[in-house]
Amino acid sequence: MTDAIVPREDTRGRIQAVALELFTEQGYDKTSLREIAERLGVTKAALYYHFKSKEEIVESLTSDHLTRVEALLAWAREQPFTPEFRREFLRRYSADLSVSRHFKVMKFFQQNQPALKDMPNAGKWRESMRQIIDTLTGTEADAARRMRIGLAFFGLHVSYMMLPEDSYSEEERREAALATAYELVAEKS
Amino acid sequence: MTDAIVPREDTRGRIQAVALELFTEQGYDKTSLREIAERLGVTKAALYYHFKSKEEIVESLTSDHLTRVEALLAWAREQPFTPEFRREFLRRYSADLSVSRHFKVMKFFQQNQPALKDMPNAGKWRESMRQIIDTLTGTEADAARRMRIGLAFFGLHVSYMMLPEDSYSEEERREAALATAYELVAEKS
DNA sequence: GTCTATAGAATGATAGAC
DNA sequence: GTCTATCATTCTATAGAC
Repeated sequence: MTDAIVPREDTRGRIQAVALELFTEQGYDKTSLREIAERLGVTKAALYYHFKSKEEIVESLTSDHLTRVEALLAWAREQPFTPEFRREFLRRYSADLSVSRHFKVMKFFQQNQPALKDMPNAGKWRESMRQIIDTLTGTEADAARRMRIGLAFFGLHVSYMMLPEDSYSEEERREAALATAYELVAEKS
Repeated sequence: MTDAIVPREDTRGRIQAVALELFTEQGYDKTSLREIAERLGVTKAALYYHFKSKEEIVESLTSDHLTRVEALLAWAREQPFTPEFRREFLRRYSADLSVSRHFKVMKFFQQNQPALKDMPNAGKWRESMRQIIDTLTGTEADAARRMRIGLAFFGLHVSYMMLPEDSYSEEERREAALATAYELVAEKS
């Protein structure tokens, strides 16, 4: 077996990292490929060797997290619909968010919806969101309960809006969001 | 006194309406002035008679709501910090959202944060958000309580995410969001 | 794998006639 | 108040050399 061909210094990965950084900082539309290339010390054309378009960078950034969410949903389908299940679901989802760049990817998705609207993964993302809320809501779904469930889940992504980054650590935010989510998905009082 | 000069057919207002429509549908960056002008049956240059830039259209769209929010905050400063006050605050804010295009403006703001980041009103908006959460949170603010308060308030803007537009009426969404917000700002159980 | 050079298409904005 | 015409800039993407 011949040696696998390995890029000398994972350029593809560095492009993804820089792109995600700039996309979340400035927004997708306001970030040009020229800017990404410059920060990496290469030219635009080099980016096109690794990704066939700007959109493909986004797709590559999101597919990882999407796969995990789909696996989580598959697991959920085989569980009984109990309060404990709902807490466990949230716990697992929250843990996934903490993996590598998933949280940042979600923040990016969150804040750039119009720009990403027509990309393939955006559709899958919206669909999985809907499924997650359905999964946590169960069948008897009055509007108020659905709101609570949705907010519980949503809070896991947007805790940085309520708990400013300069006053709370990432871990504190994660814990507070999860605790609040637990309360919200509990049985009605 | 001479008669006031009144535009024959409130063109300025029509521009605002069409712009808000397209901005929320497609996003700020993806909506060109050419597109707005075409839908109105005029040319780009005509828009520049009424607004000196694309950004100024956004500013004009948001200043109305901002003024109301600032008035609400001024009122809040003179109230005692009671559970009833917090409910009344949310009730008033929710009512403001139902006025004319305020809800749509907030949805627009919500979904186009990177694009609007550097506009003057965006700063004021962020600041008023912070003040609202502080107002509802009070002084003893542990992270979990701040999360609950933030989510309560946030839910008023994003109920459409949890309650799909094709299954719930606007009024149902408003009521469910407000009911959930009441629960969340109540004293700890 | 990375470069130079450039095509091709929008866009925001302005000048000046009517 | 609205139009025609145009400027200047920026961007995504590609062709082809090394």
